[in-house]
Amino acid sequence: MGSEPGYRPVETVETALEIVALLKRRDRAGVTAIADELGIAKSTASRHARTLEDQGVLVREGEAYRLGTWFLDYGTYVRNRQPVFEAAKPKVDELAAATDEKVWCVIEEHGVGVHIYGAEGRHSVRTHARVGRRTPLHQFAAGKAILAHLPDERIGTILEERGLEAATDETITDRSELREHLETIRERGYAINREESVRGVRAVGAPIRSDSGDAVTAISVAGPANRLRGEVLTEELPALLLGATNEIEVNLAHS
Amino acid sequence: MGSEPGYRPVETVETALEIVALLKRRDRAGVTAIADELGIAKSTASRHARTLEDQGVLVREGEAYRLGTWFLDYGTYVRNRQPVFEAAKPKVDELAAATDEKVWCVIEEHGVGVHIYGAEGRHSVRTHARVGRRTPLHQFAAGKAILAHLPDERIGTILEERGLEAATDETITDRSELREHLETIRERGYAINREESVRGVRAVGAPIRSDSGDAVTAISVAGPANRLRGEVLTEELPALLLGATNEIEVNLAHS
DNA sequence: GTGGCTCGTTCGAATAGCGGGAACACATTT
DNA sequence: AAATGTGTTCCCGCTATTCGAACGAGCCAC
Repeated sequence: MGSEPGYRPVETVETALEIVALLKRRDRAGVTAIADELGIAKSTASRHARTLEDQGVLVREGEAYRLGTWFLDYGTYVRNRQPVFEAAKPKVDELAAATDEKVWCVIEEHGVGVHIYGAEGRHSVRTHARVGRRTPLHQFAAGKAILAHLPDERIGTILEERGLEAATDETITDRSELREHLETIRERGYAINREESVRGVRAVGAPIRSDSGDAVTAISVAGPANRLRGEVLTEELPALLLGATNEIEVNLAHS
Repeated sequence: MGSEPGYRPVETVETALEIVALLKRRDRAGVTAIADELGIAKSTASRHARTLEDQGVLVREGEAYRLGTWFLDYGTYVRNRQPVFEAAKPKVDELAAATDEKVWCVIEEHGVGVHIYGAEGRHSVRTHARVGRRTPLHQFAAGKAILAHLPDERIGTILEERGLEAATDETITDRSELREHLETIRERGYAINREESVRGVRAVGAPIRSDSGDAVTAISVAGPANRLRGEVLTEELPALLLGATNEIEVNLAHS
């Protein structure tokens, strides 16, 4: 079930990206460390690192290289170019202020959920989530909300390629159970995450749909299980969320 | 005054980065457009683009490629790894709330200033600044604050390599004038930007120094010229800023 | 002071693989 | 049905990448 290229990838670019990925794992590394860990010659590692430095991608500190703010520049560019971001940001901020919980805006890319913006409420829980973070769609509220509103064939492809890895013992890992669950989400219009991604954390997520009815974006409110229960979880928050996503959809259609 | 490699850069990586840079300029482009604009063969452009897509860097939408949230992931990683970010963020937020103006945290990299975090006040001016944005150090308050507190030889190198490009007609473009100006900043401990980067916008910036006395970070408060004048500009804001940077420096030393 | 260790850089040579162009498949248009 | 547009595939030639070894610069210990 691995990946089958089929075409001829540019291997030199792949090694460059391996260096970048390595520097994300190790934070900083010298030429020797890079060469050792990737199994390439020191001279090759040196040439790559210096090239990436000259291009502004890497920064050298003495004898070590680390990732530079080049990524920050491109990262914010990418976020600002998301058409939904500008429309969703103020509403996400509003929701965070109104609920005092953590609110996230999530988009789908390459079959996984990407957190593109988060707003803090006064009592926000601290999860592992972070702007840019990737999470399997089936593991959290916003992801399930997106998944439920994708074209049916797309859902199949994603489940096929990504599988149903568990994050906690509440994560839905059975395919037919997930299918039923998604059907419920479609009927209700929102998704609930009951400690399926992080133990002790629940969330409500609602999709932002385009004219075609598909969703590539969702918004979620996350908080501790003891606050998000009863009618708050099943009535109040869904109502708030659906109001917000509805407004965002309208704003998006008129821009 | 051009760049003299001196070593042998990896040209394949350079073309890959050219594609990425192109997609930042044009937002989205197909294989043919990429090949035409960069003067490479379509097959080469296709292979590069698909490689970058497989690595998660690019996303394809139909027949067009665009930059993916890969950059967002790496970008926030880079920011969170800045030791100063965690310490400065709460203070920047505080300052924005206290002054109701836009507050920026800026670091130096490759001889230019990089905005790594910004907090909005209720009356924030909207400038071209943006997280990740690069600005020549001599053009703005935070940049000048950093520049003034770098090792003397470093200052010379930066001015040599980067020059003194003007942003407005108030920008300091004379080298000896700038040197004197930096001396004043060192004496005062803070820098003032009087419409030197954006017409109608003034700012105050103060450095965050490490134990060695050098600064690689600064914080600034920016606002419209009609609000930032008189004692507000020369007394109140500098005092607030210096208080904040002082606290940040202490927190940094004890971590 | 001097040998040894580690770091990164440089050099030359060999071959892997990058780049280019033409032919291809496919869709949309005229 | 022909024409133009898209991206992809194939193969060949030659460049540019890769490697390994030799080199030079720091640094520490003895």
